[in-house]
Amino acid sequence: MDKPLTAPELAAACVCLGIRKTARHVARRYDDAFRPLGITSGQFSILAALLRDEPVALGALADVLGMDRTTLNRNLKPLDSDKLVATTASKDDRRVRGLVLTAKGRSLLDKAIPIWRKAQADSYERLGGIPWPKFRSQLQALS
Amino acid sequence: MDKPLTAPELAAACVCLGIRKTARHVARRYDDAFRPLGITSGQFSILAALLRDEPVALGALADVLGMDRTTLNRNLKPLDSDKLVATTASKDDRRVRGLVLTAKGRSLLDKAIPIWRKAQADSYERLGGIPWPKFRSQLQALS
DNA sequence: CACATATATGTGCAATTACACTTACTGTCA
DNA sequence: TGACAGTAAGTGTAATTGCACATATATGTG
Repeated sequence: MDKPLTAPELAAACVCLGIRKTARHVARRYDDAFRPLGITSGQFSILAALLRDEPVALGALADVLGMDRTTLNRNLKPLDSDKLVATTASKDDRRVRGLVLTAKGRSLLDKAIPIWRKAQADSYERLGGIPWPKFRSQLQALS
Repeated sequence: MDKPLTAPELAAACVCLGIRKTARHVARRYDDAFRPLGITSGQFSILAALLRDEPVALGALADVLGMDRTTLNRNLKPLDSDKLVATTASKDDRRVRGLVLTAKGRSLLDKAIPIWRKAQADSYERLGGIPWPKFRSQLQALS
């Protein structure tokens, strides 16, 4: 009642492996789709999260993306080098790093969104009968 | 009918972000659990997949773990340095790198499995009413 | 056997991930 | 005002991820 001792049983049972494995596969599909634009799926997520008028603080952005604050800091580097995002100093609190899309970033995002829609349609199709909102709530339960 | 233009809508709709975000959270929980043993969740998955008598080829192992072959190659480095896994040359085909657990690796895995069971129980609890096999099949559909 | 093709793996590069530690600033309370 | 806790962010180090490219070996065909 408590003994999945063989490697295949262990691999099949492991929630962590199962979800990470799928995440790798899905990320690769989105990466492939965005490659012509020179961005990755992770970079798309960052740019998309900045699609608003007000600057977004680094910490708040990390929460939205569910990633460590320091991870986001590194991930911003290439986007900053490519002038897709910019940092604005906040007047109220000089500690916070306010992030905004540049015009170039906004323009790239406009090109990326149709590609994203195609990838999304592919994902929905793979999910078959399971509606995404339902599946998403199951994912959130694990988070 | 086709316009989730705001950042929150986009973030909520994105399958890639949703699954990666959850994968990050889950991996962090398993990483925390394994930390006293000095291994990560990814390293545990590799060790667990080697829990068999015959050597496993690097490529075959990469397929099981759903990761790139070259990623696995790098991930083996710390395990090899710590003498948890070893490489055996295959006689039939000198190209293949046969991977096996060392006695030390096996011993560590024996200590890790009870910890893994606890983390698994926590995951199952989070999933609530959704049985893991069902959720797993949904994940596989996305892969 | 020679050569083309396929297979199994390794390396260069760059991005992604995050813990531990550090720095800079804010707000509060004596 | 001055000390001190709390908050926002950056850095050191190390592992994870994978594409493009290179190397080594095996296999099949003429």
